[in-house]
Amino acid sequence: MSGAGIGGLDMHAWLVRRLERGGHLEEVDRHALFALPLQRRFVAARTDLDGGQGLHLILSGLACRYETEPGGFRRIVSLYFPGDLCGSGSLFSFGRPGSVKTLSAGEVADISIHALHSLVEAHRGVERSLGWLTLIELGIAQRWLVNAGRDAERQIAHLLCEIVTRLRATGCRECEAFATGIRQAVIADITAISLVHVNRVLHALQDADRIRLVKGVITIPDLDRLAAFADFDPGYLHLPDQVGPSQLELGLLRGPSFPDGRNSVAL
Amino acid sequence: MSGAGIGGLDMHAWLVRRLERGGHLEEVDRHALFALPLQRRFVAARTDLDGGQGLHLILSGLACRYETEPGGFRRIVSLYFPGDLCGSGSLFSFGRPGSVKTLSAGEVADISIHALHSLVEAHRGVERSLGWLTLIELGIAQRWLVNAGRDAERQIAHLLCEIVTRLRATGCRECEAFATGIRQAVIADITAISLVHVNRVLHALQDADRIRLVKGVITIPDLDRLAAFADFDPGYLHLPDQVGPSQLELGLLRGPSFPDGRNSVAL
DNA sequence: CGCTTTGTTGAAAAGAGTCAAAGATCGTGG
DNA sequence: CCACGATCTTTGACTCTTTTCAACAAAGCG
Repeated sequence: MSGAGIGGLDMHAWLVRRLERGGHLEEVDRHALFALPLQRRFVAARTDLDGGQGLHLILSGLACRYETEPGGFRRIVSLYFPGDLCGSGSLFSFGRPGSVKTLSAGEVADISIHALHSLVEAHRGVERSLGWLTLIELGIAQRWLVNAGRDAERQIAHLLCEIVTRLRATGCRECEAFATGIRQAVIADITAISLVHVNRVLHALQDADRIRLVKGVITIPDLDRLAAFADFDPGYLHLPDQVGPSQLELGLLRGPSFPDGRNSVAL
Repeated sequence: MSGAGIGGLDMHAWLVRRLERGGHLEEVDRHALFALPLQRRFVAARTDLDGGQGLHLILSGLACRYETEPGGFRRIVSLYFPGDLCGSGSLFSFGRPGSVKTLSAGEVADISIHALHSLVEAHRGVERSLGWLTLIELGIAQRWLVNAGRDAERQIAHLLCEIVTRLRATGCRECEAFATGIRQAVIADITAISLVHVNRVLHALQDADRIRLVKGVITIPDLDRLAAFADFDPGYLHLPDQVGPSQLELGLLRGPSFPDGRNSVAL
């Protein structure tokens, strides 16, 4: 039961692969990363991840950073997919505002702030890579800002493109994301469009044959077409080379098995 | 003739002060920063700053990062005040999307990517501080995302609070920002609210006695009251301790003098 | 098999965008 | 010193997207 939602790689390898995209990891850095203590655990949907101060590596499932408004509304400001690092982000003296919670059941690997500090102190390349991840998250946030100025249909279409693209890069099947973590309410909380209208817009997108909507599960028959409609250009995500079908066929996609043997959702 | 829009400090001191907020600068780091070659220059309003690849330290005036949409609209995703660093952000292999341009005339100090790389290589504390600046910019972007979900009146009020607060932290008089860099069109491009509606909302805010609007210049009679209305909490800006009246009286606020002797706008 | 969560619909109201045009302001050059 | 042109601001009238309110249907889970 490897429970590897992220492709059969063990979690350290996944961590290395994530940070390596910064392009600056030395062999010693990689070794140190493999030696980093990771606390693996299962988490239910809608659970706050941020009890402590460390970072969390998402192994399977979906998480988000959100803030709760005075009115009680939840505003999601970041999405985290398998392979992403999230947390209070405190390499510095202050934590980040908001909280991190799961959107679906899944697995995470916790990195203690302690271990992280030692690692970073000894390995500059790792610190640099972490900074690079922050820069990417900034790029995404700013892309969302740009997006926020457009009509609901394009905005939601763009979001769907991003989700599918990031999901593909993890090696997971896209449909399952929509089946589990991405409720319409989540789309509403990200885009600040009312839930009712999200629903209507999704149906409009379906009527235009841009997405398919079956029992609440969204599928995208032609990503390029949707991307063209939404002006989606994946450059800002800085993903590694597309995961080819080869990887998709390698049985990478099994969902996590829960300790009790119950087999849960894939994403 | 110092032309110090940012408080009589020379530009190196200003740079150090900025990075120091990360809290990790050693004495050697500071020395290295003072030795960093800074190319000071005057820039007109509406000028692209990003010819090269380096960073720019704003000395006076206002700048922004923006992206141009397919439709031709400009969406501003970041504001830069005196003392802020901006640029392509490339400590890494890729640049940031979008461009940086000035919103008002002012002065900047250019840091070549070359000098920056050497500096950062030799001084970890500096690199860390830069990462910290990125994290702050991320926090601001995400705050803007949260903000984007609220009604226009609160959204604009919140933006005004942020502008005044950041401006005060630079030691500049707030009103002058509104007089020069912050056109209503800028507010529109940040908030994605139509220019016409921005105008109406500003008048509504004035009618509610939350701001004052004289000849297109916005003043805020009571920041606390406006902040309460907008749910503005400056924590996310991570500003240093408030600039006291003492600093405001020290003649810090003279605007830059242009080479031709013409005295330009203060901010 | 009842309960909770999610998805779907309709009708009415409000907020915001668009279009079009007229005042203001400011820098500039004559 | 004044006039001109470019940039900004302000207004009115109209349209339309999006929200809100209020139910109801479906699906998943214990």
